[in-house]
Amino acid sequence: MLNSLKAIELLKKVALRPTKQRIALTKILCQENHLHITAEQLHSEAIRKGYKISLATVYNALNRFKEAGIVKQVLVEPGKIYFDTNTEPHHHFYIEETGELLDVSDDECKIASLPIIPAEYTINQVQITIRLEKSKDADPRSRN
Amino acid sequence: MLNSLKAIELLKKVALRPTKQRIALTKILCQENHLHITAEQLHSEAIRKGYKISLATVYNALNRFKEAGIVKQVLVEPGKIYFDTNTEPHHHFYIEETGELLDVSDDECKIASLPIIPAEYTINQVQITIRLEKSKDADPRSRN
DNA sequence: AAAAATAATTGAAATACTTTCAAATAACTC
DNA sequence: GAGTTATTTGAAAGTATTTCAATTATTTTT
Repeated sequence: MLNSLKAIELLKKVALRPTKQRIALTKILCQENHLHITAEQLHSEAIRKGYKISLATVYNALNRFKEAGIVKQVLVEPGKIYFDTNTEPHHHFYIEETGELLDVSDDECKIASLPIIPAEYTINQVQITIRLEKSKDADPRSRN
Repeated sequence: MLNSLKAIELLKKVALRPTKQRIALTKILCQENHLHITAEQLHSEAIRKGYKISLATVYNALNRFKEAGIVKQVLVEPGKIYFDTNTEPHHHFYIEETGELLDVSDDECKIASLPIIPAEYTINQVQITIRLEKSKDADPRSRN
């Protein structure tokens, strides 16, 4: 969890005006649990905590945060944008049944060989998404 | 390129009624290998070719095709669903500047180590997206 | 510490994409 | 070919996100 001073420091470091709203969002985003969140979820969470902030501002702020590199977008579900506060190179498990998104560290998921990159292009990011589903018969107790 | 008879055969094989509209879409989707297309793009292409078909039908058909396993969804751009006619395991280059999506064969991109899968889950799909950007100074001719 | 300049916030409206609806039509079954 | 079932359709609704113009807040200049 970040206090307000640390949040202001972080925002100034990336050249964003540390407004009340951005400070509030930064504090929520940097508490350890909320690693993957949508704009609506972040807005609800802010309101729940007593901050006065509009949904439009949450969208605006998240887009600035993304440009500044303090959050990343994750696209795993059609028509929904998840924001990830983990900006280190890493990957994801995605559980379709529940919509859950779990981090996989870079170390746990190594690539042996990359393809030849088209001329004049460089790699920006390599994203691995491992889509999971409940095993059909993994647990004997669930059999009939 | 598929002729109508082949398209009907394919649709019947996956237990979908071979309607005029589905046959038309199947022919367009299978005209080249490895096609990446949105519903709107597919609709425009169908209209351009003279088929009479509504956008709603294109959406409905693509969702049935997806369920039947003859196309796959690719999520690389917020708020947009690409459909991929390559249903073999493979990966993608995504060029953000142009929105271009290129196939990477499974052989070209090997994973050395996978993380431990959470209990009671099995892997459904492993998707690797390599996001590319124009090199800053790859080509000497573009220097000043 | 005002004043001036700049940027952010806001609710509302607009946009973009996709799904759903109920009626009409088309495709299958016997 | 009559009856059953699935599909198509335009329109409306739904969902997620962006944009708008006015207000308010923050930073810079004086």
